[in-house]
Amino acid sequence: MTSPRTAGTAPRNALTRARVLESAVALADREGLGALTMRSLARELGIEAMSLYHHVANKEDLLDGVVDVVAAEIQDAVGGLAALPDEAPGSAWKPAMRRQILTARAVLLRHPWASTVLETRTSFSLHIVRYYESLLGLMRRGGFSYDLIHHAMHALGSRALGFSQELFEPDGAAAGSAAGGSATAGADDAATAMLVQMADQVPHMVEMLAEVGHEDAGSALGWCDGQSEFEFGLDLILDGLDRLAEREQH
Amino acid sequence: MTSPRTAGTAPRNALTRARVLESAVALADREGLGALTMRSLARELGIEAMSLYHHVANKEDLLDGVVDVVAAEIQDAVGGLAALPDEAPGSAWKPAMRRQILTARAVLLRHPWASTVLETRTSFSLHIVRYYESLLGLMRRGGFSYDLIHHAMHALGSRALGFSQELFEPDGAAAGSAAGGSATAGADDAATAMLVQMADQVPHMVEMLAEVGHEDAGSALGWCDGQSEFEFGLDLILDGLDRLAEREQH
DNA sequence: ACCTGAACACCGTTCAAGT
DNA sequence: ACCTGAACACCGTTCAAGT
Repeated sequence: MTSPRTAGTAPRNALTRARVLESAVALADREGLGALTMRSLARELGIEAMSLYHHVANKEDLLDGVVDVVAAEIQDAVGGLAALPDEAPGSAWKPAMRRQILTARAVLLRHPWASTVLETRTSFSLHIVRYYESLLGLMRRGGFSYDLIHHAMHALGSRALGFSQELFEPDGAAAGSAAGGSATAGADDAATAMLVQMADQVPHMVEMLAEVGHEDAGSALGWCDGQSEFEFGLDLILDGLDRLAEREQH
Repeated sequence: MTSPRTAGTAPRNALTRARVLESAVALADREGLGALTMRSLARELGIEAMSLYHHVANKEDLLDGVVDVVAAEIQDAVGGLAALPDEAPGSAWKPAMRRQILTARAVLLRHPWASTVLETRTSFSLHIVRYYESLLGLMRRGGFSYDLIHHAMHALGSRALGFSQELFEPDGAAAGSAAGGSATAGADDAATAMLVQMADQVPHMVEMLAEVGHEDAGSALGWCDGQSEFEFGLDLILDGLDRLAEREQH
């Protein structure tokens, strides 16, 4: 009846904050954010729930830490980017920034729950700050005033980190309708069907859905924001900023 | 010992779904989203928690309903807008859309918790759909292709409804530092102080904060997004769309 | 049909106690 | 110093019972 743990050796893996956070990220990756509870994390670590409180102050602190782990991953990925072909010219900030942001996005795509947690943090991760610092540096070298940089960061919002929450993504996200014909009424989406029923009330909506088909609805981060739509919005903003930066320099 | 309710008359105010939702909105307005639990909502209504389940299917359904109430308020406010001076000309879509979006924003400012709930909905409110329909109509009459409209809605994301989540808003949001001098070290913000301490690691960040002062950090919806910054980002996108629409028409 | 009380299966967290 | 068990104050929700 002795616990199997007594059969082992001395504490092989001393529990550390780093190990706790690592485990929490793995758990969220595997089973989603809802499964990340103090009790289930403890179970994951073969430990009692209350023992976690020796390594994190509370649940909020755990979430802060877990965001920091992802942020470190982003910083690593961005730091590992090779220098772009020509470093010098004035407008080089744009492709460089674009690439950094899409790199951050790629990391977030590996941790789909992270953007949600990121949004709820009131304090902030040092790794995130350093990531922002690198964006600021790019714009500054591109000739931006600090005033414009400030506006730019606000305009980008969460896009600076590689995601944008989008509302109104119909329920099922149309997981597997890529096969057959296109304009056939073949069970497109429950939500779409409902809209079609009230076509007289929302004619433009229905026409748009019929025309664009929503074939790129590869809901990836949070709610939707497919890669190509993310890039469209990002480029729209970057182009706008470019124009403003040029205007600043007379 | 008889309950005071027996002293009253017949059920004066029969409980309806509408009354439940109304009460839920009022509760969230007054005490925040965290205070909106089935139990506390029931207490608010002078009822037992379990009675709520006769009017909403569960908590998710309650939140759906509560979002719908706010969405109806948005639609009302937008519907009440007077027609703009000249309705006809081609580029009139832009000021009209700008005004609708800022009107939606004004409603959300009255229900600061609503944007958070909005983000988590997987189904969608019919009132929201109709609001979107009106945006689509404006763009369509402005000459947009459906393809561009589709891109536009994605690019706007939550901005179409009047909010944008912004990350990295330092903790206290500097509630009352408007009084004294500006560049003095007078307890600006704990977060800012921390950044200054690591100024060698994040020089651009520190320089920017020193220069822009962050005096407009009137954290209003979710995390920050002051009015003027919201408008900056919105106009950046609307201008970009305008350019693309003109290009579409050769 | 509508409302209720007790109970269940979860949370995060406190506390006194073990080693 | 680190980990534990029992307990507390919450959740949302089920169920059998009341009127």
